Order: sequence, then structure tokens, then C-alpha cells
Amino acid sequence: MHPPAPELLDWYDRHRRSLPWRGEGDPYRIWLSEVMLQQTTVAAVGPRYARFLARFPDVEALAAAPWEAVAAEWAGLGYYARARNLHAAAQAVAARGGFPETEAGLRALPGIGAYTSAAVAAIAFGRPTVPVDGNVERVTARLFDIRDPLPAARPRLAQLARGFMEQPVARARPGDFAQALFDLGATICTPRRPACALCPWRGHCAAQAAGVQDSLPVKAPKPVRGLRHGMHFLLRDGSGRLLLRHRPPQGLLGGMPEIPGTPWREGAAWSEAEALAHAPLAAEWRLLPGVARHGFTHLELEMRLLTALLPEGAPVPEGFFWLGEAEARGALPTAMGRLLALAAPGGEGPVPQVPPTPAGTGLLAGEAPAMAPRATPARGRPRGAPGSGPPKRRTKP
DNA sequence: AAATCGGGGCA
DNA sequence: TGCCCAGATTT
Repeated sequence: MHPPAPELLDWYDRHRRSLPWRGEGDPYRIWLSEVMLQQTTVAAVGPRYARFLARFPDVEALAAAPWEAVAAEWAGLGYYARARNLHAAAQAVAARGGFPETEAGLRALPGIGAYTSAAVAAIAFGRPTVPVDGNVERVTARLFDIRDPLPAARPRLAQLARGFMEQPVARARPGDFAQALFDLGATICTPRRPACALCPWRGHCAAQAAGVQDSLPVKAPKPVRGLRHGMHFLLRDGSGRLLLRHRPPQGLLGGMPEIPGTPWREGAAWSEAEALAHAPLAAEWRLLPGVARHGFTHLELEMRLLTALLPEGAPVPEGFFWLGEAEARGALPTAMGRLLALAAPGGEGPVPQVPPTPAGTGLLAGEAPAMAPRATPARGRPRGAPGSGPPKRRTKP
């Protein structure tokens, strides 16, 4: 039996969070917020949402923008396929003259799946549907004391959640009802130590009745993340600009600018000599101290940095571009920014110049480094293989 | 069904 | 540190 919708909606009317995207119901703004909030906390989205809207005020502006502008605006938010799909969907919406107003129509746009189509349909267009996100899954698992582990239990939880729309009071306010579930999950029915005493549905919760609310939902254990190593090449020209390239459009950090480097391989760290074969051009590369660490969802990365100045009269290699350092800091994904920080521990200024030793190695120039991070060979390698590593000083996150 | 795809916030 | 987050897409 589902708990009564009026009790949740009354609570929502009194306690709902004031959030930037809870405004007049502009579908563009609601869609943007939903995409930005995919696997991303409200706290992280807050400032970025306003900034994005200021730069792309409506779907036509976003559709007309070049990819580089969208990528720079999304930099640091992660899951860059969202930005690519957002851009493509904006162009589709602009071309057809507006957003589809049904769940199925929205679902056909790139980057809009089961959750986002339901959320936009309910919040922007008042369709009677229940978007099922992590909050709703948790609330539902507790209300009905579902002990099957996620993600296997997902279809069952989604079906239970949809059952709320059988109540006419919920059907009358689908957008508010959805957001009430979000707020309940975010502020009361939290992952740890839920505040059941404050819950508008206390007395209707099977998990609380059984005293197991703290341990639901059950989640399947996560696989261990493998460790990979990379060596990157920071080249500055006479005016201090940096040599960058774009990553391949698919895959890790797809379509984003990067500091050129070796592939990210499992096993041993790159030696300097070994890595030089991947240099964008021949120069007097110097290995900087320090290791930049960055964790992705399914792998962990340790990168080191070689730096050089553009040799006098050297041709700029194909497939690269120059960007000022300040602009690069804003446009690079976080992993690359962390790498860049190795070159400027103080945060500003060029690399402290050391008189070049004549040890610089002549190197093959120009070889087009179409580097894509190898799509997962075997894993399960023992963690933390004792690298043939230099000093393990790492940058602070 | 399982893998891939980021990074910030917070105990 | 590990866990979580207004998930989607590909394999």
C-alpha cells in the first residue's frame, strides 16, 4: 500500500528547497538542470547552472554555439558525453521548433533517458509520471522494505514508484510530487542516518517499522579500480601559451582539450626515455617532480609531466592548438588541470627556468599521436604494483 | 547484465 | 579515504 500523497505534498509546500531551477517552468531551464544534475550533486551544480544560462540563455543560443564553447563551459563538471549530447539535443530541438512535450518524445533526444524524460515531462509539462532517480529508489526501497540489492532491484523499485501516480492528488501535481520525493530523499530520507522523526511519511515506512532503514537500499559491491600511468608533455611558446590537442570524440574525456601525452597504460609507469617517443615534437624535455593523481569512476590515474619551450623556428605540429595558460585552466577537464598544477605549484608564473643541460635528446617530430586510452584490456591486476617510480610526491587535490 | 563515463562534497 | 550524487549509452 502506498503512503498518502497529500502528506508528502503538504510537507513539500512547507519545506521545499529553494533551488535556482525551480522557476517559471521554462522547459529549456528544466532540461538543462536535469542533465547537469545527472550523477552530480546540487551543491556542485549550483554555481555552474547560472553561469551556463548566462552564456547560453536559450536553446537556440546553445544550438548555435560551437562545440568548443560548450566544452569550455562544461569543463570540470565531468561526464562529458552529457555536454556532447546536450549540444546535439539543443540542435534537434531548435530545428523542430521546440521541446517535445511527451515522455516518449523527450526520450528520443540524445542524453535523455528514462529518468530525465520523466522528470522534464512531469516538471515542465505536467505529465503524470514519476522520475526514478537515486533519491526515489532509496525512498521507495525503505517505504516498502525492499532488500534486493541494487542495481538488480531497479525495475522493481521503478514499478513501485510509478504506483504513486495512481493517487489523484499526486496526478494533479506531478512536477511537485516528483520534486517532493527528491527533497525527501535529500533532506530527510538520506543515505546515512535518515531523520525518520521528521519524515512526513513516518508510520508508513516498512523499513523503519523493521528497524532496517539505515541499511537500505542494499547495493552490490563495486569492482576495484585499476591503476594506470601516463606521461604528458607541456610545451610553451615564446608568449607562454600552451600546446594542447583535442581528445577523440568518444571515450574518456571525449572531445575535451588535453595536454598531449602517452596513452594511459596499466602496469609500470613510463620512463622518460620510453615516453619521449610520444612527444609532440623534439625539444629539451625536462621531467618535473611530483605526480598528479586523479580518480575516475572505473580507474585511477597517475600522471607525470615533462616540460619544454618551443624550439626556435620549430614548426607547430599538426593537430594541435595553442591556448593561453589562464584560458587553458578554465577549459581543461579537472584531471588535466591537476597535471598543469605540477608546472606551477604556486599557481602562477612559468616554470622556474633551469639552465638547459645539453643532455636533451633529439626526437622524432611530427608523428601524429592519435592517442586513445586503450579500451580496457584485462583487469584484475594486483593493485599498486611497485612502480619503477621516481619519488612519490603527489599534488594535493 | 555489465562496462564505461568525472568529479565534487562530505562524513 | 570511501560513498553518494535529479543517469545515459554502449557492449
